[in-house]
This record gives sequence, C-alpha cells and structure tokens, in this order.
Amino acid sequence: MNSSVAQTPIARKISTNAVIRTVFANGSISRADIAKLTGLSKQTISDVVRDLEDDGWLKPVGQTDGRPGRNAITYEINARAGLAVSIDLGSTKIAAAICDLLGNVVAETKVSTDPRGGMHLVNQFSDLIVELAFAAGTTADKLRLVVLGSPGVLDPATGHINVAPSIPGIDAINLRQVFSDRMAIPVIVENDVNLAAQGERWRGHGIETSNFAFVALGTGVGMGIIANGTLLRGARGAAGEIAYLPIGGDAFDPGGFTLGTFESAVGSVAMLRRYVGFGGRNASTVADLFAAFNAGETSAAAAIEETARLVAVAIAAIGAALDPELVITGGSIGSRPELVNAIRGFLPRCTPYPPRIEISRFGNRAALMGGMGIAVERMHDDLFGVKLREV
Amino acid sequence: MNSSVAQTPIARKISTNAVIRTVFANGSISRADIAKLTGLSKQTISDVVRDLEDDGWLKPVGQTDGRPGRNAITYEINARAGLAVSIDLGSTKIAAAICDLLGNVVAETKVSTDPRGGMHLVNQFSDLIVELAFAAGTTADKLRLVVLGSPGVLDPATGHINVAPSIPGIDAINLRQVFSDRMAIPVIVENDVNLAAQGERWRGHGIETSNFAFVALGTGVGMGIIANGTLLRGARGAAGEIAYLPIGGDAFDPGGFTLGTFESAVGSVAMLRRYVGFGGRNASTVADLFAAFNAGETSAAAAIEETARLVAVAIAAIGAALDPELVITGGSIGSRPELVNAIRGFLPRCTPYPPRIEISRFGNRAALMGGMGIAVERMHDDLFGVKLREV
DNA sequence: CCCCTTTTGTCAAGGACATAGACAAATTAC
DNA sequence: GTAATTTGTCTATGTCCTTGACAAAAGGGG
Repeated sequence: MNSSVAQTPIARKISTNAVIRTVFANGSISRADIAKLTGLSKQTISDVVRDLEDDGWLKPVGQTDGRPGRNAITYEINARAGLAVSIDLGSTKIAAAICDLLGNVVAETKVSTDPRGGMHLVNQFSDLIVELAFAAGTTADKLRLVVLGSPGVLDPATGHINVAPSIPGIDAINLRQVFSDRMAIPVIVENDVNLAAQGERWRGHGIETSNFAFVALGTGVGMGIIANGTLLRGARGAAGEIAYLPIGGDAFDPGGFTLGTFESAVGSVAMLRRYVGFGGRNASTVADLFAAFNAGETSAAAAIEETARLVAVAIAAIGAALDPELVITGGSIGSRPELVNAIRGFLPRCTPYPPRIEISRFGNRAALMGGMGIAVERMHDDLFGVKLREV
Repeated sequence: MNSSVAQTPIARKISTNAVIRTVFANGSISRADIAKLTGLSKQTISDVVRDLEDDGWLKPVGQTDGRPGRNAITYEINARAGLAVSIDLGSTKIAAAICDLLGNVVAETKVSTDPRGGMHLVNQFSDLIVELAFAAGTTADKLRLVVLGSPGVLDPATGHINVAPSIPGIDAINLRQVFSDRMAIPVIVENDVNLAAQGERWRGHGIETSNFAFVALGTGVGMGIIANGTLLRGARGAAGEIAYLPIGGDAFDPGGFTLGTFESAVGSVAMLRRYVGFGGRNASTVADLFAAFNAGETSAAAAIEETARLVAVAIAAIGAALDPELVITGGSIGSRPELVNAIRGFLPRCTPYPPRIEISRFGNRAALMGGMGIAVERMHDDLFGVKLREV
C-alpha cells in the first residue's frame, strides 16, 4: 500500500518550518499572506497549512474583512498543542509553572523545598507536576518537556549535578535521569543562574542584545553568560562560576578555595561582617542592612559601598574578558537599586568601556522564566525544526 | 525552453553538501561508498558526483583493486578549485600565504611592514597577493577570499579597526572595504589573536576541545576565546582584551586606562622594568632576560616568577568566568617554556580547578594558520553550504 | 579457462513536492 | 449591477529522490 518508502521529506519540512515561523512572527495571518512572506506558492502553503491544521498545530481563528476581494481565513498557532513545565529548585522554595507553545503561563505554583533533599525532591516535583497539570486542564502525560533549574555545577553532557552546596543529597543521584524515568517525559537540567540569563534573553533586558551577563548576588554569587546569542557553559559546565574570581582577597590564600575568593568577599555573610566591622549594630539580615542604609546609617553605607566597589572590579574583569554590552544584576543583594547605583558610580572609574547595568526585570522569577524560554524554544525545535542528517 | 522556473534546489544542495562532506572526511572514495556513508541512493550519488566533476570540484583519482567485484572509480576533492589568501599584519612584519580547499599551503612569504601605514599597507598587500598568486601558478583574480589578521579591536559588523596602537593610520580608513574594492575579492578582517586561537582550533592544540583560550603575551597582551567551538567577539569586538583586566595593579588608578592595568603589569616593558628593579643589569630585551635566567641570574628569575604569578591569577580569573579546558599561550613571552612552567606551578595555588596550559604549536605562524582555517571553512560554506531562506 | 559470486554503476518507473497559470468564488467600490 | 480585487483550488509540468532490474567488470575455485 504505502509503497514502503523512507522518503526524504526534507523539502516539506523546510516549508513547514517556514510556515510555522511566519505564523509565530505575525500572529493571526491568512494563507495568501504566508505565501507572500515566505515566497512559497499558494498551493504549497495550502497543502502545508492543511496538514498542520489536521495535526492540531494551527487553527483557523477568523476572517479578513474590509478590504476589496474575497475574505481570507486567518490562522493562528494552537498554543495548547504543546505544554511544558519549568521548575526552579531553590534551597528554601520550589517554583513551578506550565507554559504553552507561545510561552503563556497556564498554571503556576510555589512550595517549600523538602529539606530531606535527594529522592524526596523527585517525589515533590512529581506531585507538583500532577497538580499543575490538573490546574491547567490537562494531565501530566500530555506534557512534552520539563526544564529544571538548580543551583550547582552541572555536567554539560550528562546533566549530573556535580556541586550543589545548598541542596542535600542531590549530587548523589543523576537527577535528570531519575526524574525523567519517573515522569516518562524528557527533562533538561540547567544551572539556575544560567536559566535566569536565558529568561532575560527571552523576555527581559536581554531581548535586544546577544552579548550580556546575568550576575546573581545573594547568599552566594554566580553568573550566566549569553554570548553570540547563546548560553556559555564551559568545558565542565562551570562557566560563570565567579565565586572563584581572584578579586576581593588574596588569590593565593587557600581559604578562598572552598568558598571562593570573590564569594567570600561579597556574599551576604561578608556584607554583614563588613557592616559589623564598621561598627553597625542594627542588622542581622541583608534586608535590615539596606533598611539601615536608607535610614542614613554610615556603617551600612560603608558596607554597601565597599561591596559595590568589589562588584565593580569584578564586572570590569568580566568586561575585559567577554565585552558584554549589558550586565543584568539579580539575587537578593543584586536586585537592590541602592547597591546597583553604587556599582554604576564605581564602574567608569575602573574600566574605560563600562557596560550598561540593569536590574533583572523578573526578580526571583527570572530562572522560572528562563526555563519556560528554553522549553518553548526546545518544543519549537522538536516539533518544527529542520534537522539535516549528520554524515 | 528552460521553462523559467526559479526552482527550490534545496534537496539537491543538501545532497551535494553531504557528498562533499563525505569526500572531505574520507579522502579518496568511490561513489558506492559515498552512497553507503550518506544513506543516499547510488543513483543520486552518481548524479551529484557527475555535476561536481563537471564543475571542477571533484576529480577521479584511481580505482579500487584487490577485492572481489567490479573495480570502482575513486574520487577526491580537487583542492586547487578554491584558493584563498591569509595575511598576518604585524607592526614589523607581514606574513602571507595562499592555501587551497584542503588547507595545504601552496605559497608563502614574509616582508617588512611599510612603516608609513594606512594606504601604503593596502598597496603592500596588493603587491604581495599578486606575487603569491604567481608563485602558486595562478593569478590574483582566481583567488576567492582574503583573511587579514591585524592587531587592534575590530567592529564585528563593519570590520573597521577601531583601536590599533601599533599600526599607524589604519584606523582612519575602513581597511576591509578599501582592500576588498581594490582587489575585487571578499576580505575578512579579524583580530590577530582571535585568528591565532582559530589556528589552534583548526590544526593545533585546540583540535579536540571546544572550550579554550589563546593568551598572547609579548609587547602587548591579548586573548582569543573559543567557546562552544566558535570564536567569541563580544558586543564591540573587544572580547579577550585582557590588557584591561584589573589584575596586577590598582584597578582605580587612571593610569591603567590608557595602557590597561594587566598589560602594564606583564608586558615586556614591565618585565624589563621589574628585572632592573630587582637589580638586573644584563638585559635590554626580553630575549636577554631569558638568557640571563638560564644563566642562573636571580634577578631574572625573580622578574619571570613575578610575571608568571600575575599571569596565573589572570588565568584563574579567566577560568572562573569561562571554564576553559585548556589555555594556550603564545607571543614572544608566552611561548617561553621557562615562563609557562612557572605559570603551571602557580596555577594550582590560586584556583581549585586549573585548566591545562600548553604553548602554541605554531609559534609566530599561529595567526597565519588561523586565517587559513577561516578561509577554508568560509570557502566550504560559500561553495557547498546549505543556506535556508530567511523568512 | 569457465562459471559463480560480488560489486559497481546505469536505466527505467514511480512518488513526493514544488511552481506557474487558469479559474471559480467571494467581497468591496462605484 | 458591474468592475476590480483578492482568495484559494485545480491542472499541468518539472526536479529530485528511491527502488529494483540489469549489464559490466572484477576475483576465486575447480
């Protein structure tokens, strides 16, 4: 019957990809307009659109109207045809969301992280997904992909988390494998700061630039780098691990090995220590410290200023190595305008070509957004990507 | 007659590309084997190979023999079908070479740089190319591409050289444009250290790794970064300008602005100044200094050791930001084993995960090699690349 | 030396996918 | 109502790929 031909449908794939991309870029659009924009013939577009509609990827949504000539039926992406999950695993909270093919959030939730770690987290993820799927009006087996953001250094090849100080027992299992087997869905695991950078690239400050860095400053420090429009992971997945930058202390002091020289100098612990050292007595958390600063306390101002000075030097070093157009700051410390303004003041004094500095647009949702961005991109790739055979 | 169809030859392009890649990867090969390796049918392969042979890209070179069955005609890339030029513009010497489609050097030469700079260099390049073409048994108009390596920071979009301290008058003209118009050949201009990195990626130490940095240490300092297998240029083409790293001096000292903090601390001038400071009297050049070191002079040892210590810290900083698997050193200072051994000693003391360190495989030909690598890659792309239409 | 097996490369038929141009249908403009 | 415009389908044609048959050209064993 079917003449058993493993044909090369490559031309049709390319046409399909062009159609889908055109509809994504233009929203509601008629077949005639798709033909004009892609340069393909009307006939081809009609065929492709028919197939896509039959398979549920496109749906007719209305008609053109008001112009001379016959009205055209307009088509749109059927956003619900692809749903994916983004999870942001933090040491205290887990945030999770389901998004559709267009990146719309259709369900979102947040719970406390199970402090027992390890396999208990896999159970927690699994429950979260079932619950979110229900809220989204679907079931977990309809989900196409999970993107999981986690602190720590991940092996780029296997997805194994090699170093994860703040989450117990997570480096003992191959989280990606175990979780993926449990849910029977592909799972992508990525460093949380890298995801935050992707989030800014997708729908934040990085939307119009292909070279920027996301610097997270909080209890720990980290960086995600977007260069040439894509994420840098490095040889061992440790690109952007600026905790170990030889800045803010003696690089040859072995104490810097465990925690990292730069992290020891600008993490929240260091900031509070500095505040106390300057004679401050009214702050036991970073939030208190900034409150004291805003109340005009000089020891708080000095602690913040000194931190800003070190961060400025670090950004100068990053600028010399990577030449980003923009540095986006985030995290509990990095998203404070008081600190960022101080950094903006120091930067032109320690580097001749200072990059622009912006505070993350998404606050603590940046990694969650990035996961959704990755998920949407990956779904598009899987569903409509043109993959040439590797020879 | 030809029915005037602007057909989609995309399927044929893909097949052609697969064939060419297979022949590149396997050398002398028969059509039957190409069919097996690509998965395409014998018929298709015969058609494609016939076209490629008619256009001069492939040539028959021999026959299989000794196995049962009919002997097959074997084909090879006709290397001479594409020739390109690589030029390395230095402040004292210009090196230039012509290479073929397989990257074989078919002509090479070296001359002194015209000290008047500017347009005089364009004349010099033009003469060099005519002369090289003659030596290669062809004429300049048969050359497909020129890759020019130059010191300085280049605008990634226009190819204009924005900063070029050591070559007079070269930032006043758009060298790429002027040179390309003069020769009527496409010209690619790239930073010389970036080219050196590409050279190592192509046929040097970087051949098996996709994440490494080439660090040039000499009169000035610079770095070329290969990440995810491709060159990083940064937003303004200044990625790798480690002259400005805030290491080896006070980052907030405005003196570091003009020359760069790190360059001021480890360039050849600084090294000699340090040697004199330690009481040395027997060296006025870096070569002298290393001779003194090998003669056992303690002030030379101290100068080299102090430089190595600073370079190690810089590599630690680069490692924290980029996580390279390998750092390749080059330049008049960076290619000295005495210095590199000292760096290897310091590195594990200032970073927990030190990258491997190797000395450039090509000495002062690294940039020339890189230009050839780029040229070959670009020729392949232009000639056989599959370009999907942008929607 | 002949015949069998193996391998190469061409021929012929058929299918998938694209294009161009004709044309019917639907709608606005006057 | 008629003309102009636009949409979307139909038909004819061409390119490219695949499969299977087959001739041609080798080696190997009796």
